[in-house]
Amino acid sequence: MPTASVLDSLNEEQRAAAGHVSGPALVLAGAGSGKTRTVVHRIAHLMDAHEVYPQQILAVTFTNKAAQELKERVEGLVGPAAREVWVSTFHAACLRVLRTYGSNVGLESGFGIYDDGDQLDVLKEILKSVAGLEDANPRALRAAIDRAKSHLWTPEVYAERAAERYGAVVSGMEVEQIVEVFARYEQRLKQQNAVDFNDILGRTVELFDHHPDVLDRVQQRAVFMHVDEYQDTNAAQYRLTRQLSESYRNLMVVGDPDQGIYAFRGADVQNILDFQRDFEDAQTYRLELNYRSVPPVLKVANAVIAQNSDRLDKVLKPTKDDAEPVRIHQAADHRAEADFVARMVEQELAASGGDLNRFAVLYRTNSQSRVLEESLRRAGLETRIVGGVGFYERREVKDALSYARAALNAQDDVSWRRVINRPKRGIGDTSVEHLTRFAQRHGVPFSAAVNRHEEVLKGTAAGKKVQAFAELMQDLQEASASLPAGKFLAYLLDVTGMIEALKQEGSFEAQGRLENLDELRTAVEEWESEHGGSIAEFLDESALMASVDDSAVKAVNQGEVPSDAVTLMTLHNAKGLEFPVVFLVGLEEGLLPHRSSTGSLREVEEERRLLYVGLTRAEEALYLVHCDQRMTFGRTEPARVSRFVEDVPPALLRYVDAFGEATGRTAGRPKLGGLTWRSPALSQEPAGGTRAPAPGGAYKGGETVRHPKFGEGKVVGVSGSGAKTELTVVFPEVGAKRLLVKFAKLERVH
DNA sequence: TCCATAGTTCTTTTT
DNA sequence: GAACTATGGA
Repeated sequence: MPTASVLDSLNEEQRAAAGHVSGPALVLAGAGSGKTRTVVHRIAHLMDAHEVYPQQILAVTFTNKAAQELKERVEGLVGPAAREVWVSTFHAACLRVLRTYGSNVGLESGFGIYDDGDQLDVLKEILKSVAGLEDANPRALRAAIDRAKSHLWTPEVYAERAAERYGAVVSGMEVEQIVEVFARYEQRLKQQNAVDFNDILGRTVELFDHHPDVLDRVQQRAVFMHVDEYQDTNAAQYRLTRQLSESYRNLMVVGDPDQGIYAFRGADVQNILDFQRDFEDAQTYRLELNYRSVPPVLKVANAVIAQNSDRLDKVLKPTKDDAEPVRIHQAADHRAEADFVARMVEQELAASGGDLNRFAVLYRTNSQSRVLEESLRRAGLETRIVGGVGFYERREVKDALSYARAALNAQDDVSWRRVINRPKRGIGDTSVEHLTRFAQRHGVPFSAAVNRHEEVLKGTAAGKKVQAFAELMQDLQEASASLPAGKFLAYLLDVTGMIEALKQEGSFEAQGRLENLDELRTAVEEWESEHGGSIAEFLDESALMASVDDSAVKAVNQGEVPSDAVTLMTLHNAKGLEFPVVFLVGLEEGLLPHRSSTGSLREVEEERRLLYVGLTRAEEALYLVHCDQRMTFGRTEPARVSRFVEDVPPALLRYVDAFGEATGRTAGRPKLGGLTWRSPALSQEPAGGTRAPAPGGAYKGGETVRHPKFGEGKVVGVSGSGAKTELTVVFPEVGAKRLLVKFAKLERVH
């Protein structure tokens, strides 16, 4: 007797997976195959047809954004009951467990979370006192320690494993020394009642290992468990998954081995490949029908990923109608590349309308975003940058939150030392050094040394100032306990003198910082009115949030980031998202694959998967761009098209010129010269002076020209030659424009 | 103690 | 090119 089911709207593949009820299941879901849709419907189906309580369902994702989306979609299907489903990232879920049960593993209430910057501070402090490592690179150490901890290795285990895996020297440092620093680092964090990101997972594993009663309680919330992006789980996440699912075994993992892009932080694609070994009775479901991208895009994506040797055979099958081929453009340099993107956005907009939210520009490294942003803005196109230097990493914001952390945790040396002289209050490095040494000698926190400044500084001039600081902190400690989050932050900004100091400074930059603090205050207030909660809870949430458009930060950006904008982000950030029109830029050797990831086949294949992720974001149109030369570290160097592009059958790509017109050239080894145009900034100094002489009648800087649309303007730069001569012209109305003489119908004005 | 300046290092990617 | 660090003078 068939009745209407929530599964009716799914295709056959999806329905099979979503209809899975008990026991372990592996869902191999290709890009754009409706993975989230399947999970959402599965949850709804459990509640609907099998009377599973929402409180028994756990779904773990990798990003806050993915969690948010999943939550909303489940609610859309089953209504308010969905709010009882536990949807969370691994980190947020574990943090919640630790806040409740952390005392079982030596975490005192109010423990702090150290981000990358805090980690570096701790390491720098340690390096001062370890002989032979005075000038070791703290970043390299952090990388080594992070890697170890993502495998759940203690310093002792690391000593063994590192020796056998990498030999006696890692990144130019003796393994023995790394182990020494690692051990001290762990000790410091413990003393400071703080955890780093890896600890959030690692301590939870430890807690579950040693406290079966706690594990049992949490398992009750995970009777039906889902893990998204399972191919990106590291050892800690793998262990957590096993622990939480071991009693009920209703575990559904979803993922795509071809989209594993986090090996660098310990993720192991083997986890998903081994799922059937781990759970012999696992059902496997495959989703291969792609609903996202037009066939030309899928053909390129399939061709790229097929080059990987270490993978399951899988092809994305199109469901959409055929469309324009994937376009590829060779630009002279990063500025020309950015201008090309801006121009294509304008053209697409003119041709088919729609808004800027349809467009995304994806790149390998954050540093590529600057030029792209400039060009788009110059063309009058709004941009939205996802990720990058986060709001919470800006100095003034970090200072303000450090005050809050210091007030909440007297053992947090990193925060105390950070704020003691912010704003400048006459407590210099020497005094801080004295206080630090006193604290070390007596085995007490830095804050204790501050409170006992009379013993340390013996009534010197600095002593008076430290006295005032001690009183300030005392005051803040009390305020943090009595004031709600928003009021506390406002109070803090006031009494610490942060606002006052910036007002005094009066510079343009200080103005910006003031605005940021104001935004922070708004964010805290809005967060408080939405979720309620203390400043401590706000700190937790903001600590786990890197990306600019996650919930608590959204408020911050509402005034600033337009709702209609081109999205700019790294390829890593793009995973799970989709856009009608996608630009992949910087497809060059050294960038993709990145120069630091070409050492082994494993690394190169991960880079290829990264490209695959980027390609499969596009719904309707896809542009690939690479440059002849690229600036790195402020130096311009020749660049070659990525090997990944050369592997694509030329017939699948259509080369276009700077204006999007087909060049007739097919992909493959480009002829040098004549095909690209040059940006003025670089052509001022042609390499080797080989530039062809300008033909007679060429434009010169300083001349006035008339453009049919922009009116009269002044030539400020000339570059390229022959048919590719390009001018930079400043127009009074629209500002600087770059124009190809061949296309722009210019007239000389005398 | 603070500030200006010159030098240096740096870029993968993120919860 | 930018952000961070060391340095020397006020």
